[in-house]
Amino acid sequence: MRYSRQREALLTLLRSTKTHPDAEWLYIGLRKEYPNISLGTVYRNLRQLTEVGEILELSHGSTSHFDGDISPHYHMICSCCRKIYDIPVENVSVSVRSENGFEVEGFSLTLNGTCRNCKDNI
Amino acid sequence: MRYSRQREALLTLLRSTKTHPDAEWLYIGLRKEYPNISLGTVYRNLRQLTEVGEILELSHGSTSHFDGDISPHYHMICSCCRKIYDIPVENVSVSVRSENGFEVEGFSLTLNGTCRNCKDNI
DNA sequence: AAAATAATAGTAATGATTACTGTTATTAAC
DNA sequence: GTTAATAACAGTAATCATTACTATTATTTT
Repeated sequence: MRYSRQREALLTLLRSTKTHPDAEWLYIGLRKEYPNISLGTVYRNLRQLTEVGEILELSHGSTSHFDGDISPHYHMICSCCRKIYDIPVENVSVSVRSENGFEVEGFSLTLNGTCRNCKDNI
Repeated sequence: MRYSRQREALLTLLRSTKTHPDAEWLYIGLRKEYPNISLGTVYRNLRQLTEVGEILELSHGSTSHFDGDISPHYHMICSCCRKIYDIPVENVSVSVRSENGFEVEGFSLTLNGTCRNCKDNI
């Protein structure tokens, strides 16, 4: 994988936010610095960075969201506003008894519920 | 929600399998009994049944898969063949310390790894 | 500096899903 | 049991997210 300014800017932007954005959000953000950047470039780089494990793809619902933080943590999705929040590993304990024949390489835990913000605004 | 033969057949078909099928698979299966059934009908009913909580929608990757079993259990996705397997709750223990302000309504745990079948065939 | 080729911008194509429309089936009221 | 009201249907067109294609540009190697 050869260096490119666009990929570097994408990675910087993704790592600068905790909002777990989708491709469109990143595209709009990148256009401030690169007005001619192509949406295809955003998708291609997101795919490549996901493949090499530099970022994480979260698929809940119809559009993929991405996480620049690849340290172990979990997610909580608000069923009201659909925002994705991080949950630190310390707040969760998961133990899985060996499944017959499955070689477990990892797991993801996603809580669903209602966030503080949505509860307050109802 | 008014009764319909097509929805009934969809529900029966979905509940008869452990394969967590997608809309296309269900569509092809239903055409044996209803050769003229529309793919739109399959999607509409899947959405409705998901909304009322009679089935579960699993979104990993680009296409939605559905689960007719709504009893508590978890899933394991093989990173090789992409098949989705069930994991009984007895094999997993999850505890979540209260997140500040989040009202946790439920959670989903998905293991990823390699299934017995894929390991054997390599 | 020149050659080789990844990565790009721009656009067309794809695949999953939803929306639309005129017709049919189910339910409720008589 | 007929009729009226309308949810659900089949068939098709449209939408949305994502990927593929192509000629050009940027990065790396020599």
